[in-house]
Amino acid sequence: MKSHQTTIIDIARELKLSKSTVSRALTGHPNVKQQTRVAILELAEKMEYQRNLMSVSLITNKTKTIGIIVPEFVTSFFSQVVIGAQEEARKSDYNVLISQCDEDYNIEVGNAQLMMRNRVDGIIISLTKETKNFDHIKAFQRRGIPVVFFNRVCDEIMAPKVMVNDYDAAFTAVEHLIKTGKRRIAHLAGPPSLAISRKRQNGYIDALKKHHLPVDEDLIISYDLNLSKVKIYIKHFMDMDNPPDGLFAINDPTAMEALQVIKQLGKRIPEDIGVVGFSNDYASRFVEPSLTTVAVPLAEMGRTAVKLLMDMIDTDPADWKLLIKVLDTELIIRNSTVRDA
Amino acid sequence: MKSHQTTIIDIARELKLSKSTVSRALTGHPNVKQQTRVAILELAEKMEYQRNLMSVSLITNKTKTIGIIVPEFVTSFFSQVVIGAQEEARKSDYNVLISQCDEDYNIEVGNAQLMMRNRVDGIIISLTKETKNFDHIKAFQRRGIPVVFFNRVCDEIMAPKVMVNDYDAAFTAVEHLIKTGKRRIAHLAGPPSLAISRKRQNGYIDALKKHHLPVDEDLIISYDLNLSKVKIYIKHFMDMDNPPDGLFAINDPTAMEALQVIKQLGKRIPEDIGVVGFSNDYASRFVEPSLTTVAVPLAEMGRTAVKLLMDMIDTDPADWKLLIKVLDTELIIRNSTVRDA
DNA sequence: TCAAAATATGGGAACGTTCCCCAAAAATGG
DNA sequence: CCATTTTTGGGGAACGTTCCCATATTTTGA
Repeated sequence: MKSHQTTIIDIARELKLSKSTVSRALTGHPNVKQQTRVAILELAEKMEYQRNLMSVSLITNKTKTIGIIVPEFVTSFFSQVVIGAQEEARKSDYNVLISQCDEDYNIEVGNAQLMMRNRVDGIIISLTKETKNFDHIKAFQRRGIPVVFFNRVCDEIMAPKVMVNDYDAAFTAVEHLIKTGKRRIAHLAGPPSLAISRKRQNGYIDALKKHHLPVDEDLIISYDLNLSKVKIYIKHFMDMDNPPDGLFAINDPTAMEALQVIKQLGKRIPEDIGVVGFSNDYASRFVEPSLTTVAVPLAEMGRTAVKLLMDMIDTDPADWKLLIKVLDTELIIRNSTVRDA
Repeated sequence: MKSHQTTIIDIARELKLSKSTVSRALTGHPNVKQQTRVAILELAEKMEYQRNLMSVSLITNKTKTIGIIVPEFVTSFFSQVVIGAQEEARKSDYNVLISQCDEDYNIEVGNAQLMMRNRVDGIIISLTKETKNFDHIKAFQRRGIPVVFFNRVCDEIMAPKVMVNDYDAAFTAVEHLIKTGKRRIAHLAGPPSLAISRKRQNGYIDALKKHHLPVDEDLIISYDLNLSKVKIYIKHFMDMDNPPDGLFAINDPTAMEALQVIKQLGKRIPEDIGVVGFSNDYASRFVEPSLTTVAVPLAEMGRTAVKLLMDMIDTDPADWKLLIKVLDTELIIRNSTVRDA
């Protein structure tokens, strides 16, 4: 039982005016006498009037809301992106409907439909690692609702995308390992379904090639990002007759988990094996040894995605420019590759 | 320029039926012939009909949306709570509007008003560390919109609250330090504006008293949770003529920052000083030494808060029960207090 | 067979706004 | 002072639903 909320009709009745006049005063329309306007504004304040956005959006066909769909909130990665996205949306006076789906494809689809029913003006999205069918995204485009991808993008769909220079960053990271004297560098890769996994892996391979190091398939393992499996893979690597002396991990959580396992096995980092992660997770500077990693401008990624989206909203779909923004990363060298970095 | 979205009128026209019948079929009302219903459902599917929730909520005065207001997303604390809250909301087919305000009071107020304008059916909230005026929360209650507090609650407002046994947990944590032989235990406390800070501090004090240890005011520092200041305080502690041999920190980020500083100062942990945190942050098991901390059931806190909120929605405000749920915590002993724990 | 009951459909008000169009009032100007 | 313009305010449709009431159709049963 909600109690009654003040409407413009309540205000109109009280002041013996029509709802049209009240509406005009409240929306700042010029054609209303100063005196009337003040009276309306004051009464509205007094009655704690809050415009009902449901009816506004019903009539304007705009909700001033954008949706943000991310695959998970467990690591700090996407939360940081959300911070930037929210900040940017606020600037344009937009609100934000956020959903995370625990890397579950079906929940992602459900969330997307929910946002559609809520008539968001646009969405920014980073896909689940298991998303291979994109109908739920295409549905937005068919309705002319703008979509911007970030980080985990989709090649199949024409839409603006914000990502980082995964290939270059991986290349640089692996080259850094090589420069510290490592010759057998393993790669714990992400699922091939994700473009970022493939790009980072290519960067890894090409760095090895540039330095005339063999690319050993046995040293590349693609996994599903389920951290509990890291232990198995690391043990497998270290049990080899000729174990790797370097490790490039798809992301920081993986790398940090690997550090633990390697230490348990009694190996020294970075002497026995140097480790590099990706994303500069909040925790990466706290671990021991502190983790060398690729810093990704997360908040900026969120801001950029929202900016692109804002450009599309209110623009005719025919005029949408399908920009691909590639953000720069920075290799942060810490103790997992260089003792006393 | 959004393209047209299918409405029940489109479907009605196509099938030469009235919108009433279409509405009934779509909402599952029994009084529709099977054959008609099937035709409507099929066409709706084909035309990609998505019910416009704006108009539904306009008429039902329900939005099936709840608001979640948290103070920050930088640490993983609140993200974890949000995961649980979202999961529970989904069960009742509710969506969530999330906002984080970077510990900024003004943004918190703005977000609250935004949610009001969006006519959320209820909110769960954890306050900013600087929130001392609660008008923006009371505004919800005046309108009969249910509010549930979690973690950072407000004593001044009558509302259900979900928290953890901060006092007991702090008591246990400090007692654990004492049992490991520590006698001069410092406390890096949170701002006194937060009830959790006061409760944890009281737990700390009473644990000392129980074991007949002096409560030294110089060993208690309240700070504003701005991590960059931890270094100063820790140095101050360690520079004392009689430095502490134990540290109880208000939360894990503080404790982890402290670990870094202590190590830089060349002190051994836990031999020279044992450290305990609070919240079992995602990173706390990765740090070196791994951090002894109080595990807080974060997702459960979110779930519980939403459950309480759901009980209130659809209940007459007069019948609201002002439950205070206190969740249990668990002390997780790691290497920052016990070598080789 | 025919009334009563059950089932199926349509019509239209309502939700709280915005906005167009029109009318009344006030201001302007010759 | 009156006609014209400008300012100010009102009336009502529209947005996409739901839901009540009324009507049409079918089924039931004695």
